[in-house]
Amino acid sequence: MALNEGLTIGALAKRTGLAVSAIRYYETQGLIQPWRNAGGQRRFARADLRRLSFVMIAQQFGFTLPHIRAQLDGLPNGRTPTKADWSAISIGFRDALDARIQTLTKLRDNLDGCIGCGCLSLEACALYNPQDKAAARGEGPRYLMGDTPD
Amino acid sequence: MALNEGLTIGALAKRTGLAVSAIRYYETQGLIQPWRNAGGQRRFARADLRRLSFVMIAQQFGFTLPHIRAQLDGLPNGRTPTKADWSAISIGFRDALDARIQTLTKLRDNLDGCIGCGCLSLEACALYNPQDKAAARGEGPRYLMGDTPD
DNA sequence: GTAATTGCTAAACCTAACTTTAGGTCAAGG
DNA sequence: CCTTGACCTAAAGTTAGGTTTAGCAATTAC
Repeated sequence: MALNEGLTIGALAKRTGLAVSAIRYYETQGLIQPWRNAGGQRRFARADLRRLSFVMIAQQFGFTLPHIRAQLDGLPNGRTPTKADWSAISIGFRDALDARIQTLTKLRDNLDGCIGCGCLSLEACALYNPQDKAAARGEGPRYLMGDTPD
Repeated sequence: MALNEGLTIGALAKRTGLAVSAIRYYETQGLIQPWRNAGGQRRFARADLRRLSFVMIAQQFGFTLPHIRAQLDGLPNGRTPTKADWSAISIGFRDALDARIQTLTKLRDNLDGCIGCGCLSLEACALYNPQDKAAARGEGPRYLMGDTPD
């Protein structure tokens, strides 16, 4: 195999642990942009290893692929990203993660107050908190114990 | 409307904020078991309000419906659950929630160590931690920066 | 008594993030 | 040269947690 000709999709899969099909899918989602060799096969830059690492970490943190793509779009185009570039976009993780931890902690503390009473009721129960719910993924209008807020 | 004949699905929907279709879906998943009136329409016990509240809270906490069902199966069958019954099964929440908070906190702390270096590399980067990854939903074999562990 | 509302079922559709399948092409080793 | 393994595309399938649609029955309101 010639050097400097890029990684094959199989090599990339082996080294990241991702499935080949997942990598192809990520390409359709704009997360990576391999070029093609003479025979039409994908070839990847070594920097794509780091790019996929970023995707994998971001997924652990609960980001969606479009969101991850948006963060990756913050990288310099043209030149290969430096460590500083990666550090810069990693800071967004830190904030999002912090917010999620806070939400869950609040939820847990409310639950602590509720375990003793067994109420699960809007009037008495701190678990009903629209703000936290919104942050925790609640979307539609949902009320606890039938206490509609009108 | 006659009393003591149970709630209609529409009433239950209005009081919980859930969509009628969601309630019917929950029935197919075994989360509630309404009876039918003479005309074949669903009728729900008032205790189902609390049951659905439990489902909604558990979902905020990230439990799947089968998992929630398993927890609900811990309630006494035959009699209407008491506050003590609800408290008892709520303790499972507390533990699961605690575990998730710990995982995220570890992840965040590791990230803090990484922001400065921008490495995202298995050798140097604390973000690679199989145990945490498993707990955080990682499933397949995925490695960071192409460092396969063999 | 009749019209409007609510409820019923079955089946199709939806999103995210992929995987699988089918049918064919490319590349590397002997 | 030719076989084998890796790769290609397009389309369909998968899972979770529902929603939507179509066509029809039961209830409720007036």
